[in-house]
Amino acid sequence: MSDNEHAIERALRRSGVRLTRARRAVLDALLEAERHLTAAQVHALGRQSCPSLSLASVYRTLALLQSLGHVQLVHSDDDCQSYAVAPAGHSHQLICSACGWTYAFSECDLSPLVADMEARTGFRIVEHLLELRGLCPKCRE
Amino acid sequence: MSDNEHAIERALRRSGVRLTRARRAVLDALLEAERHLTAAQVHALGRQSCPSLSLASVYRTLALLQSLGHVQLVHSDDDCQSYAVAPAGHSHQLICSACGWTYAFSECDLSPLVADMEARTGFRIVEHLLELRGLCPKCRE
DNA sequence: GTAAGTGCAAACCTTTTGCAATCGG
DNA sequence: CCGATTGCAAAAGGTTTGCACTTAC
Repeated sequence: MSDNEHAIERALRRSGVRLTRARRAVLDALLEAERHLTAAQVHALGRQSCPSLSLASVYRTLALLQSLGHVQLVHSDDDCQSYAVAPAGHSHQLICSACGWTYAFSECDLSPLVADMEARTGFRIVEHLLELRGLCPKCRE
Repeated sequence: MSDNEHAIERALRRSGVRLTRARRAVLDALLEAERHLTAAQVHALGRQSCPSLSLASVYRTLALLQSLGHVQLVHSDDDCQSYAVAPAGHSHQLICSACGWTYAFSECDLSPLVADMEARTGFRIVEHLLELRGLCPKCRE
């Protein structure tokens, strides 16, 4: 994890983003939790390493990380208020419905499906959103 | 479209749901728009056929239709506040990024992808969320 | 006729914003 | 040191809820 952390921090530096205590706290919360978290949960966890952390900074940092592609929204049928770490570039999430564990992946060959839908609808498909849900190894027991 | 409308209305009756003026207005707005709509947009459109329609009823009806599987949330990177009609059972949306036109489909063979992810992560994958975005025939011009 | 559903207004929650104080490079 | 960032508190959305009235069946 700490490799991952450094990778993102390095990327942030490269983007000319200041690494403040608040931003590190938000990033660490997401990296250490290894699951999707709401802003409130990030706030609670982040305060452990940065007691003065405000909810406003959590939102500002989440928006920043999302705009730089380091964090993604996690969707569900009702609520879409959770965030999870994402690798650089196109990626998707594999989520444990039981414990929330969230794993990002990039491999997703939808070409046959996309080609079929394009042929049948006349659409030009440009992007896709994909999320897989199930039970992680621990929760299967 | 009016076939579709009847199908959903019949399904509602079968579920023992009362077909009120407000509910019909919400359903018609979504069916006629053929695109994803926010609650506020449904409200505005719905008032054309039911002037007294309140936003509260729009929310209540959307929740009802969603719980019965006739309506789905449409997700995007930032906002997830739009709704669209969905066919009975498992389905996904194909969305035009330009005009919002939304088309629901059910065919999605992700078995190879799912099998691969299960093998590599130990997860037992139970469900998935998929959305395709691009340009519809009209907007491609 | 009666229970389910509606409209209204108030309550709620989450997210955003203005601003003076603080901090990172 | 200087501008970017923060915390706070207030504002702004969007959504939900309590309640008396209305409506579908």
